[in-house]
Amino acid sequence: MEIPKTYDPKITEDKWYAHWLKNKFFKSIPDERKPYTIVIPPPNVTGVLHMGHMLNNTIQDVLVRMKRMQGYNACWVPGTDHASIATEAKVVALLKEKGINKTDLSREDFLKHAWEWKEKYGGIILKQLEKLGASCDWDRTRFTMEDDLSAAVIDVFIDLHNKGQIYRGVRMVNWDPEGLTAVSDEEVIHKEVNSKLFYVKYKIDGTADEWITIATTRPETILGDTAICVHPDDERYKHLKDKRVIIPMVNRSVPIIFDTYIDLEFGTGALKVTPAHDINDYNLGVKHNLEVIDTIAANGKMSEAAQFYIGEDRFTVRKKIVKDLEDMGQIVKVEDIKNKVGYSERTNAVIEPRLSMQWFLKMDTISKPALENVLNGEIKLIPEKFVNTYKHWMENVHDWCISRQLWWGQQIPAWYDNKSNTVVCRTKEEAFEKLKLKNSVIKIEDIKQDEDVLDTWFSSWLWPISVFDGFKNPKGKDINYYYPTNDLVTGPDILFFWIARMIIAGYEYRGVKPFSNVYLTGIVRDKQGRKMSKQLGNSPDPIELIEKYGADGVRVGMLLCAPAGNDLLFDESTCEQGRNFSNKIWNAFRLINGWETDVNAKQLDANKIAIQWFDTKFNEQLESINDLYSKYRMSEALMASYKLVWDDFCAWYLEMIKPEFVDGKSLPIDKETYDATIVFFEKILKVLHPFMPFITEELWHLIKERNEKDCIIVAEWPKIKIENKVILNHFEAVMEVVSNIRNIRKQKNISPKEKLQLFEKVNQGDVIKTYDSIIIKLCNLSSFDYVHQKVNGAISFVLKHAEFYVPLSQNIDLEAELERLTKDLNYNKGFLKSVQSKLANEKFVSNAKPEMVENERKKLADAESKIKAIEEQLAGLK
RNA sequence: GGGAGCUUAGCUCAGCUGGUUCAGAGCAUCUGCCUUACAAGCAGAGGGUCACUGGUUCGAACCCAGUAGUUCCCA
Repeated sequence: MEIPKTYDPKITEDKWYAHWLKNKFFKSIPDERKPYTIVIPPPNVTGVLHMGHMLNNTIQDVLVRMKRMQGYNACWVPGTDHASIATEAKVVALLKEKGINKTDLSREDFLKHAWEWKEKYGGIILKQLEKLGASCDWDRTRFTMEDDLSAAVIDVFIDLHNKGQIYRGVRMVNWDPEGLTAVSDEEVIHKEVNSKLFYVKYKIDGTADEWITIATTRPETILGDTAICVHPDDERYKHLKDKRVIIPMVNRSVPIIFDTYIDLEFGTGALKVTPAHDINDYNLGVKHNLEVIDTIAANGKMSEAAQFYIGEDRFTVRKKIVKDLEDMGQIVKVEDIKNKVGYSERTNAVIEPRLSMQWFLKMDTISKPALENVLNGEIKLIPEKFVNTYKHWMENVHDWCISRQLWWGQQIPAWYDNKSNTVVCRTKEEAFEKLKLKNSVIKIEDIKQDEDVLDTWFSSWLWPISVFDGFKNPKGKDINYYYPTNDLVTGPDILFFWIARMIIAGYEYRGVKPFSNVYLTGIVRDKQGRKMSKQLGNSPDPIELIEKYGADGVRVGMLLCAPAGNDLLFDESTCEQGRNFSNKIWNAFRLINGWETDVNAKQLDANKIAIQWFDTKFNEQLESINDLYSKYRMSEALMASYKLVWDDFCAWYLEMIKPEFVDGKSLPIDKETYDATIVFFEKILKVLHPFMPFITEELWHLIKERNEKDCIIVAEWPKIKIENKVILNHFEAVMEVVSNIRNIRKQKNISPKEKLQLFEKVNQGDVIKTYDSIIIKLCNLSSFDYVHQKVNGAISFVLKHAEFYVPLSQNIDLEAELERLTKDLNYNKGFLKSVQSKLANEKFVSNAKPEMVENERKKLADAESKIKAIEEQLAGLK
């Protein structure tokens, strides 16, 4: 069979994915093995795969595959999130294209459209994950708005309400005028923008021409002012005690209040107070019992209460009112400043602080265990630096606004009668029974359910419990077996949104953590360091990348540039490197596959040694790879595997055992060496499998006849053998000889085909001839002999233990040799000097650890003998 | 405004308990090779004041203080 020179992912990926599915290798059911569990951070149901998903799902798959091979019952639960505000926004936009306004639809009709949309686009992202090779147990796929999960959300709401943890009240919330809903503090993104600071003068009430000047960035809110506030210690305004001022345009008289909240330095030291449209002003209003005039409606346009500009947008009004005030002569000056403005995470609209009736979850007590157990290490955040951020947030946590003025989501199970009685329960019938106790004449038709839905995170915070039916069936087999889960892999941007809240819910509802380790990936940025986003159009399409480089190539590329916890600057070239690596492995297979074996051939000494060496090397590297995995240093584990394969296996081992080529044909290889090589190849495929599932599965089946079930995905992870590592040290010396001779070839322009002679003069230690055959082969030598005297007319080099001579057919360049040896001599003399001065330092000798001093003495001796050898050679040349 | 982190080769990053001439890896670059598995390859080479300034120490990329730049979080 002709095997192509390059690896083609297209013919393997779909084939093996289907094969794995068919054989149910991803499927997990509780058994006697230890579980290893990951729940996927559920992507937005209508979303498409982006680079961030690529990164964290690759990491999850690597972990799951490795644990599966290590004998754990590995279970990776996939699913999607209903993402209320984002999805609703998309549905609204889609309807608008069709000429339908949301406001013209009933709740039921709208939800019908939304479900249609979900059915149509809901599966895309999960299908894309399959392309990546994700080994999720697809039979367990969940959706945060499916019946069981919604029921859990409602139960939790009712339970927390009964416990007194949920309350309803009028509070200042972050209002998204685009999405027409409240959003939580976490959903507001503060950005620094260039603004103008307007200095506006207000007339003191009862005076002819006495004024006070305030500074504001939001003049459109002037119409809602109900006070002016100054600092009690401010000399400039002491005389204004008990005075009132006139609000421009509306001509309302409002008090001047005094409060230490005021920053004397900012603006004029006088603040206009608009309790309806600023959180700080609101707090001042509460404290000083001020009137609240809500001048901006839910859609960001001026309300009736504003009296002017009614129905016009707040930003249009900002310009207009400035002009009008200018005409009235009340603008004193305008300054450019930078300030922070809050934007909605979902719609990017400027957030309007707004008073409204919302539901809140008290966070102070419920969050305690979640803080404690991260601080004491029961739950590990990786990298650790996030513990600080987490701690800070948890210690300053605010009550969580959980109601959203949307339809797509779980409707709040609160019921009202016509006399403002409220009950919280599952059904209207229950509500009727309960309300009857408060209002005996009530009719069931008079009962109305709260219009709002719950924040999406109020369902996803239950995810690790609800995907195992932990609410429906708290003593169930699944929840008992899989919970707490092991690792959670996600981005730090949702540390508070999601991770913290899952931990809270875990302790509240299971009394146990939801997961043991949280691996926080970096954020994927482009080469210029910008976050990849749709708006910027700087994100490559992951599916296109997979087509170009293969899923294995992209997985490797992704991880190569992903140091734990740091943002990663993604560059397509690392995917190319990944693809090249696939090809390297492919060709290693082609080489081995092309060998003929000879059962009668005697095993060469060189091969025997090579096998011993690689066996030891493999174990050493495996140990290190296992260790890196345990520390979640994924990119380093990958790099160690990469070097093990490329350098140790391909560049050294295969070169050492490669049969000689005679008359255009490779000689047969002895059976023993061949078999050992196959075993090694299987081992390295196993180590690579978590990173590169497709090519390793393909080669696993090409290297040996296997039955359908014998797949690498379920093969056993290699075990560590204890080996004598002395051979590794010996090999260091062998490699040094080899690289010196290659260097000579390069410098002297000698073809690798030309055979050379090599002589060794041993200076110290025993003569070890074990490796001679290897050196002969790797250096293409005609002979390798030991001598007692230096060889004249030869190029030489000096290693720690010996001197080497390579006679050349061409004349040696005396000048060049002198220069080279002198350079080497100087280097060693410098080294010697530094060691000598260290040893001459009495404080070093008396304070440093004895091993340290001993080591220095040894270095001294080595350097001295080496210098002696070089000097002799130099003398010989002259 | 408050807090946390980062700064090591052209790029992306390792460097653990201060100790080997400790300054490293991968990529990129340069040079030479279509050598018989792989040019998506092989062989070789160059490249850094470890941000800066002080301090502690026999010894500092590493510990401490300050400065600058930068990123993130919170308000």
